Parts: sequence; structure tokens; C-alpha cells
Amino acid sequence: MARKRFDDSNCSVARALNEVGDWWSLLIVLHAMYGTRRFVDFQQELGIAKNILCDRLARLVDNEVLKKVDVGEHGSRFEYRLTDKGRDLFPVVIALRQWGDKWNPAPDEQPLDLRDRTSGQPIGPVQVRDAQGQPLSVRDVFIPEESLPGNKKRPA
Amino acid sequence: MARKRFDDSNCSVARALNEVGDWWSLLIVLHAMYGTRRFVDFQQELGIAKNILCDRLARLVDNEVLKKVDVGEHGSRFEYRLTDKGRDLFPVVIALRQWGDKWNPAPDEQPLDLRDRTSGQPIGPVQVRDAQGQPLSVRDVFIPEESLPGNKKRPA
DNA sequence: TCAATTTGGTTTCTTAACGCAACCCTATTC
DNA sequence: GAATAGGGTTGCGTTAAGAAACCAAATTGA
Repeated sequence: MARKRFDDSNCSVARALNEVGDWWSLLIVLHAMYGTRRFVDFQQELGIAKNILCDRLARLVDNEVLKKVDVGEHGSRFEYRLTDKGRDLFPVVIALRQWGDKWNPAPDEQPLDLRDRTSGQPIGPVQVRDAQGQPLSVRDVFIPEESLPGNKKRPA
Repeated sequence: MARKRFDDSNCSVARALNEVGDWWSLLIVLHAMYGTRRFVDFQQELGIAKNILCDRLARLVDNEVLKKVDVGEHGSRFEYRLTDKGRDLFPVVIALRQWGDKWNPAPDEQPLDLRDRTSGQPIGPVQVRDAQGQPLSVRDVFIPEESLPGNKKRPA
């Protein structure tokens, strides 16, 4: 791919994408959130080539999104578990899931039934909110001049 | 890349990543949210090769994340504007931004100063919330059996 | 009026990432 | 002691990313 690296970008979105912005990494994190921990399970659920999975897991471990734990049990020796940093991707993944459900619904798939463990009720939509908790759209928001990349003058 | 396509995946995250899951697309959407609309501006701000930008813009237009508008003005003939679908990526982009700010802060960058246009106050963190608006972590949540990919039994 | 510029885009070519398949090593299990 | 499972690594062909050059229409501008 000769892909451009963003390690040194001054945009944190670019740097975030550098860590989890490829096709597989977020899916791996998603499945980790669903409870998958073992190499073979990731491989079977995702249908990913083993070398690619190796590479992605290693990268995610390097970036401290996952940690590799040696569990000395009968044959299954390693587990890949989410770190706090990885768990913090929860809103990202869920927002993406909800976006996909809304705009590209699969005919045979239920939209996303994620429920609050204590109440059993479905979760609400992930939204950007103001300090009072009211939902905000792109248009309700602005970026102070100096924070704009390239110092543009336009509103957000 | 010989990339595996996810068009037909029964996972909406996979399908979402198919549309905006490459290195550039989300950055283009981000800059579009910042107000960028013209080809050359995207190119300069992102430092992206023109052919790749062409391809990504066309793909985003195909997927109805952007729309291409012919503005017959002096030399700048087209604008790429967010559709409702594109604007709906707002929580995704902001969640990613906040994650990047939190876990990979740039030494010389302020974390993200996005403010509510009416109050002028900074926005809050993007979170997954329950029906009552209380924040939820991965561990506060479960997925009913039948919704699990691969029908696994583990909690989320 | 003719050259230079701007905008948006295509072509060519190199390089690097992806995906498959085969192989490898260590523990188990039968 | 053969077969199996977990977790990789190696090679190799395919294909996409990226840089740079080229292109064409419309403007500017001198």
C-alpha cells in the first residue's frame, strides 16, 4: 500500500486512525468487546488470514489497545484482552455500529440490541452533547479560530 | 491491496467500515465537517495524492456520504458537501477525536476545543448511555444471545 | 489575444500491503 | 506415537496506495 503514516500528524483523528484505522483493527476490537479473546476465535469469526491477524494483534498490543496474556491452559495459551485504552473505543465502535444500522441496514439483521445490564433496557443513540447533555449536530457547534487545522475561518 | 470486501457482511460495523473505513475517508469527512468543500483544499489540507482523493471523493459520493455540487463560480466549479448521512458521522468522528486526544495526545496540540454555538461552552465527552442518559461502559452492557455474531455465549 | 493560472482529473510507474496456502513448533489428547 | 489444536512464520501472486507527470476547460490578466 505504501501507506502514508500519520504518527507525527498534529491531528489526533489522524493519529487515532493510524492505530485503529485499518480495515481489521476496529473489527478485532469489536469482537473483543463481544467477548472474543483467542487467536483461533478471531480468525474464524472474522475470516481473516492468519498472518494478517498476527500482524494486527501485534500492532494493537504495541499500541496498548489489547494486552497479550499467557494463560497456561491446555493448548490455548494466549488471550488477547482489551486494555482500558481499548475499552475506551466503546463509543467509537457503537457510534459506527449505529451509523451502519441506520444508513446501511441489512435486510436480515436486527439493528443492534445492546442492553443495559442492570435495567435490561436498550441503550440510546451515541450523540455529541453539550455541557447540559443536550444533543448537538455538526451545525450546532463551532471551533475557535486557533484550533482549526490550517487555521481556516469557516465554521464547523 | 486485494482487500476483502464487506459489502455483504451481516455485520453493520463491517459494512460501515467498507464505506468509511479506509485511511482517508474519515479524514475527508472530518475536514468536510470543519468546512472544507473544494478539491484543492482537501488536497492541501490532507496532503493526499490527487488520484487517491479523486477516488475517495467519488466513493464517498457513491455511498451518499458526500454530494457533489456544481457551483459555476469563477474557476472553482465543484463543491463536495456532506449529506445527512455524512453529517450523521459526527458522533463517530468526535468519539475518535476524543479517544485520540485522551490516549495519544500531541504535546503541542490542544485537545479539541469544540463548542456549543449557542452557549459557547465546550462539548462533553461522547458516551454510550442507557435509556436514562447514564454513561455505560462495555461491562455495563450485554447482547442478547441471538444478536451475537456467531452465536457466542459470552457477555459483552 | 495569447500566455499563465486555477480547478479537477487521468495516466504511468513503483512500492508495499493484503490474502492464500503451506509449513512449523509445542502441547495435548487418544 | 499419531492425530489434533493453538499460535505463528514464510513465500508468493495480486492489487491498491502514492508520487509525479500530464491533460483539458475556464479564468485571469497584461
